[in-house]
Order: sequence, then C-alpha cells, then structure tokens
Amino acid sequence: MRMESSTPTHFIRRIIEDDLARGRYPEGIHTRFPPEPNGFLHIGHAKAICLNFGMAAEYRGKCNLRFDDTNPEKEDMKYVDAIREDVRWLGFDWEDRLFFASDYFARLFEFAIELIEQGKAYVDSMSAEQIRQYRGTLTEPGADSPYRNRPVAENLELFHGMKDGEFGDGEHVLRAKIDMQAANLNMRDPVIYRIRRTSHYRTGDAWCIYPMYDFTQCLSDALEHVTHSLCSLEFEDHRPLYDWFIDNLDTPARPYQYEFARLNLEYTVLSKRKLIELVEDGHVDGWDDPRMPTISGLRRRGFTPESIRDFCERIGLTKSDTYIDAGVLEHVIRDELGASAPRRMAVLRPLKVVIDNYPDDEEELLDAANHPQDPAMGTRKVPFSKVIYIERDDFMEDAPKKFFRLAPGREVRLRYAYFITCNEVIKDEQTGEVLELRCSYDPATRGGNAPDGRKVKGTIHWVSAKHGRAAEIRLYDRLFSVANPDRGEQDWKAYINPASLETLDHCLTEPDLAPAQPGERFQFERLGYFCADRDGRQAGKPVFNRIVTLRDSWAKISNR
RNA sequence: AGGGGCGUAGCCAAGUGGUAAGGCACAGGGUUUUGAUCCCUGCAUUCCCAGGUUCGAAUCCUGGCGCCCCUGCCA
Repeated sequence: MRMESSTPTHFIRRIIEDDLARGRYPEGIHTRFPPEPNGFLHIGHAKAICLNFGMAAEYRGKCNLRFDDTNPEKEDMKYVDAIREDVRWLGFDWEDRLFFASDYFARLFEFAIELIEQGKAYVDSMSAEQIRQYRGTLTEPGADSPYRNRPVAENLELFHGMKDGEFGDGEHVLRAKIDMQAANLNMRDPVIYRIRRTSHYRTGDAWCIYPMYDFTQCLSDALEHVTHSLCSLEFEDHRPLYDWFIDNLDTPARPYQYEFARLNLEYTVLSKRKLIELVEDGHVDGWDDPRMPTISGLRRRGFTPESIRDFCERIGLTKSDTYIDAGVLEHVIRDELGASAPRRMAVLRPLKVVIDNYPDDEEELLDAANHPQDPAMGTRKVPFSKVIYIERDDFMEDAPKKFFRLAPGREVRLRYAYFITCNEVIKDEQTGEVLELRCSYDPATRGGNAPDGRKVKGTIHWVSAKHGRAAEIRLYDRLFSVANPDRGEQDWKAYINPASLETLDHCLTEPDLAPAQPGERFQFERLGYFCADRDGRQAGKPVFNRIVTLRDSWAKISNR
C-alpha cells in the first residue's frame, strides 16, 4: 500500500521553498529538462524528468523541454521524437514550451559578439593539441595563449570569418578570457565556439560554428527565464563558469544552477555509451529490449509511468553517490500491479493431468474472480474439462513435507475448480521423464470448497487442455550477473548475464487471454505480472513479457 | 598549486545542539482458494575515525581517513 507519510523533502525542495518564502519569484519557479538528442532516455533521465517537472508542478511553476543540440555530429531527429514520446509517456507536459538550443544559435552568436566587444573573449588560433598543452594540469597552472591579447577588432573580424565559413575545422576557436591560472580547469579560458562543417539535423548548413555546452546551457536557461537549473553532480565544477557568463552578459534573467547525484541502479548500466554498445553488439534486441533500463525498454517490459514516478520518489534526492537496490524497482511495479492487474491463469511449462473420474465429454464454466481483493473488477468464466495442464513445478514425485503442491497420493485444490488427488504417475520408460498424471477429483468440491470442511494446503493453477490457447512467454532476468558491473575487476561486458532471456514456446493460457492487446498487463496467478508484447501480432499467437515475478517465499525455503 | 563534492543499517534516506523518522531488503508470527496481497513484530546504545567545546553533539570546532568528479574544439 502506498501509505505515504508526508512527501519526502529534499534539498532542492528546501531551496525552492526558501526562494519562494523570500518572494524571489513572484511569477513562479521555472525549470527545464535539457537532454541532448543523441540517444534514448533511461531510468536515470526519469529521475531528472520527475524532479524538474515534479518541482514545477508542485510549486505551480513551469517546466520546459529543451533539446540541447549543439553538437551536430551526434544528434538526430529520431532521438528528439523518441525523447518527446518518453517524457509524455511518463506523464509530463511541457505545453507550448518545446525548445531547441539550436533555435538560439543567432542569439548565442550575438552574446559571443558582446563578450568579444567587452574584451572578454578572443579567437585562439592554436591547434587543439596546443590548447591542451597550454591548459596545464590538475596541479600545474596553465599558460596564456599567444593569441590571448588579440585586439577586439581583430577578434571580431576573425569570429565573423569563422561564422562565414572562411576557415576550416579546427583553424580557430573562440575562447572566454577568464584566468589561465585558475585552480578550476573549467575557468582556464574555456572554448565556447568551434568550427564544425557538419550538417546539423535542424539547422542544416546554416551554421558552421557551434557553441559549446557551457556557453549554451546558462544562456538558454536565461533566455527561457529558467529560475532553477537542475543538473547532475559532474557539473558542479562548471557552476562558476555558468555564473561567469550570466554575470558578464546582459541576459534577460538570472538563473541559478543546482546539482544532484545521478542514479545508479544495480544489475544494469546507465551510461549512454554502454547502452549503445549493448545494442550495437547485439547483446540485446534494440533500445526497447525489455531488459534495457531505457524508458522504452521498461515500457515494453510492462512497467507503468506511475511505477517509475513512484520509484523516482522513493530513491530520494541528495548529493551522495548511490547505488539503488534492484529490489526497489521490482517493488514499485509489484505494488501497483498487485492492486490493479486483472488475474488470469497461464501455465508456463505444462504437465498433462487426466482426471479419470471426470466424464469424458463434459465441460463446464467456472467462476473466477478477476481480483481477490477488488470485487468491482468482476468475475469471468474459466472452462474446465477432463484433461488439464498444470505447472511442472507444481508436481514432485518425492515431495518433502513442506511441499504443499501435488505429489503421489496428495490432494490439492485447482484454483476456482475442484480438489484433485494424484493416483498415478506415468513416465517415459526410457528417460524416466514424467509424462502425465492420473488424478481423481471430488465433485463435491466444485468452486474450491469441501462441504465436509476438509482443508488442503495447496492451491495450484491450471488450464483446460481442450480450451487452452498457445502462447509464447518471455522470462527476463537481470541483464548483468553482478550488482555493479562497472566496479568489477573485469571489463563490464564480462558480467553480462547470458541467461537474461528465456523464451518459453509451449505455454498455455486460459482462453480469455487470447485477444490480449499489446501493452495489456495481467497477473498470471502464482507466477508474476505479464505484459502482452507487440510481437504477438506477427507470431499469430500472443507473446507475453514477464514484468516481474511474484514474491516467492517457497523459492526461499526450497533453496535452503 | 590543485580544485569541487560526498561519508547515518545490506541498499536508499530523514535529521540543522535536546537524546537516531520512513522505505526497500531481511527474519519471525497472523489472515488467506495465489507459498501472492494484507496485518502485526523484530532489525543503528549510535551516525567514517580521533580529539575538543557543551549540562547535552550525527548536528559546532580541530585534525585525520575513505570514496566520487574535473586536464574534449562532448554534453
């Protein structure tokens, strides 16, 4: 149950409340989510999305979606489309505030001119290699570029020349003139414009110079009147630079940057580079492979927007490096689906059961509740007949006392149906494999209760052989076999779990499941939560993804 | 001549000088036609360490230790 005890507070919320209390933002706060459209969003981005849109919603402010697209070499429209879809799917709305840094290229250029005119930026004509050498190191100061004191007029002429395509890539860059001795490397005359003769996915060949992140981010924030610019910890060192541009330029607003720790999740990786590698090397089936920590992967797996928002709320927000226990993600989806998913029966690994004393041609429809705690979800009819299939795991020939399921001579309840007792085990003479069970049923127990008050400890699920429908079911396990693949002795890829996908091709479901639409979620009783996959359309039979298993205390007991 | 951050339970995380919230996980018990759900109960004499200030310290001071980030014309 979500017995939330007051919304958890965190330092960002405190900063905002303090600002509001001081009356600093009579128009309300303004945040933004600024992804670069060079890949797909993952659960780590969800944390930032929930924070930015969440704070805006909570304090009746606004949140923009802004594509930070200043590097033409990596960006593409297909990513902006995917990102828009993912943010919207998560439940957030940027209304009419969809922005692109590339729309600011002209204004950013003017800001650069303004800096040059003030003598606070210069065109440097050293090579990338030289610039690196002049930058110094972590412990040694940098040295001024010989071009550092170029006259303003010359800088202006050169910068216009850069813009007009008079130079090749790398011939010149524009640098902010700050302090080559600064202890903070970011302040050692950072490059703010570079020449790149590459078509931009939005501006085409209109520009051949592109602004750098540090210059773009703060000014874009200012242009959009962002009040609280929230980003991850690795940009803490960039804050002085962020402030420097804002302080030295005539901007329409004064945004402030605050940093929080990014998400790390056990048993997966959350870096764009690694995710790309998983896709390109074929370790997974694409960006939306249900094993991927991408938003699209989680969506296809069967996670709901609500569960992901709940996750982001539960993990907290601080500045300390964290590794979130994989159990938290499992918990949020179980929690939601436990309350909302209709129950159905499906058998993953069928074992034939013949009920000898049941009439050969008879069949009947039994009432089954769609949800044990929620009568409002109604009931359905489940067909029953002489031959059924049960889960192979629900039968043991030599069962320990603690095993409550079916075994020779033991009686169990077939959910919503009858008590049955196992009388005979038919095995393959060669292999010893159990082929089928011969059982008898007690007609008096129809519906699952014995008039004589007799109790059975086990209740198992089943599907009528005659009425069951074939289905393919995909079981997913963790993508990596260790909690922190980044932190091991070996390369992270050495820890990829080779058994992260198990496809079961001969599953049987109750007939009600045959028309399941892609995206529909169910609890298969006693097994877990499952989501119909789009592949079912082509396959001609339904395909279900296992979202997560049910908690299984028997597994814990039997593993001991 | 390095700079910037962070250390509270297995994992997260409240706490801001008044005697360690909460969640996940885990363990035990109860209810149960899902070994599910739900409901109880337990789970830090102590907050990275050592000194100090104080009637009183996770909170303040001093000194250590550990971990993360920073030397792209990426973001």
